[in-house]
Amino acid sequence: MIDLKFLRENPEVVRASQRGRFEDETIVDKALVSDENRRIAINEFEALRAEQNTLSKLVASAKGDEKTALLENSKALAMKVKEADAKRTELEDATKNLVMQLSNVLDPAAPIGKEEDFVVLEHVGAPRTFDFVARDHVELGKLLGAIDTERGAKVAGSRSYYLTGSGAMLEFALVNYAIASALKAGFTPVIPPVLVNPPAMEGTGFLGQAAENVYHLEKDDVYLVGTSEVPLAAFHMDEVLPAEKLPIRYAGYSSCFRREAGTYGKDTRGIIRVHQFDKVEMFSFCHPDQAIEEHKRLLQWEKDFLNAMEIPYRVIDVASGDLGSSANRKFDIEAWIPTQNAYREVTSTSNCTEFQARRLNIRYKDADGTKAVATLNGTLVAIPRMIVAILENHQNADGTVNIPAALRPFLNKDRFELV
RNA sequence: GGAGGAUUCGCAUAGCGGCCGAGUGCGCACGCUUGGAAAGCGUGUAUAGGGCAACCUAUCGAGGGUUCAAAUCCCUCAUCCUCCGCCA
Repeated sequence: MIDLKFLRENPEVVRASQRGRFEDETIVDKALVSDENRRIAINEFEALRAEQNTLSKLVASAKGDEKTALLENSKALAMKVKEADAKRTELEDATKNLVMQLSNVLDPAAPIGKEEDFVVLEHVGAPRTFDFVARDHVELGKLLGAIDTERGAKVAGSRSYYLTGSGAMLEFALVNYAIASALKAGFTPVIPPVLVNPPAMEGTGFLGQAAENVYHLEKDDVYLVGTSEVPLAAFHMDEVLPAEKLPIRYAGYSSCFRREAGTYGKDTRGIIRVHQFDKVEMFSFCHPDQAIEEHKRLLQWEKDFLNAMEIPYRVIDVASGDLGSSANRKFDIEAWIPTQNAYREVTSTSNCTEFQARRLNIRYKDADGTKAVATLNGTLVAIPRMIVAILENHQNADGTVNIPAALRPFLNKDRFELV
């Protein structure tokens, strides 16, 4: 949720931001009108209530005829208060509904445009040239006994898979390496709930434009999270954090669930796009003044991970039209996938500024008062996509796959062999 | 799943339907005292909204209701604790 005061004082900035996202800018003016009416209603209600409070006190001390007369007045006033209260509540809800529809105000540095208008910030490493015909991860997964998509489909439907043998071991190694690096960087490791209630899901902004990608268990009214960003952000819901403790950083390891509705034709082969996967996610609560710096740090930790996996990649500055509603800027890292002859997204880091914290009511307290914190998130490693990148980039002519040096201590070998 | 009990200011507690936004203790902050510290004494110690401001309004787990008036009465829900059943 954006700040109502900011909206009142800078409506043109918010309009421009909405335009940059290709979202409805008329909400801005609707919200402003609604807010004006809301404040009028608040004044009316509060004036009436103040009168009622005074009258009530008189009733308490009056007696006899005087009391009867006062009670008559109070009764009439009570009706008016009730009406004014209802009107106020209605306008407050209406205003909030409108303001909630506004996305976070874009960082002026974010490139303006649609999905394809991203800006490439840098390339790291060069795509490998093969002196044999490279196999894709599905084929390699089969040869190594690492990935079983056929049985996945048999048991759980499309976009499902088993990680077996080397595949399972590779996940453990990736997670262990990720958590070890996160610990070194000062993160608190967390294993969060993946089943969350509506306030947590709503507060993190996943019930808006992303709602159709979320699994909802109707009978119990709980949601399966699509990322541990949700339980990590909601961890401090309704709390006031001491300013001197910021930034507070968590590394959450969890399964992630995505319906992938509306992606029917996309990435049907392999494990690039699946309904369930495991991920280590970085999450940071920091001082708003520190958010841009913190965002850079998250990106650096993501790059460090890719570097350690010895995978060529590029970093993109995601265009305004492709940002989530909570993010004011987003950097994606795209790994080189040889058999697709393309860079594909493997990690993503977003600066949500105070947008998410305002919804979740997470604040910090310092000498100046109590204000919303900034929240940021970034993928340290999303397992299946990283497995794809490793298998494809480090494959040998015979189908075996070299293990990056950083992972060898966790696997006690330097190559995945054929089964 | 069944039966009881609880939920008040950072923590612990008090609280007859009007004098309770709320007392007390602890904690914390500032001041006094002291050679320094402790103790002692004094003062202060929530959040949000509206208003230029004085100030006003709201909040005693959440939401409804009764009443001129609700922390206090009624209903629903949530969470926690204890006991029973089931269980990885």
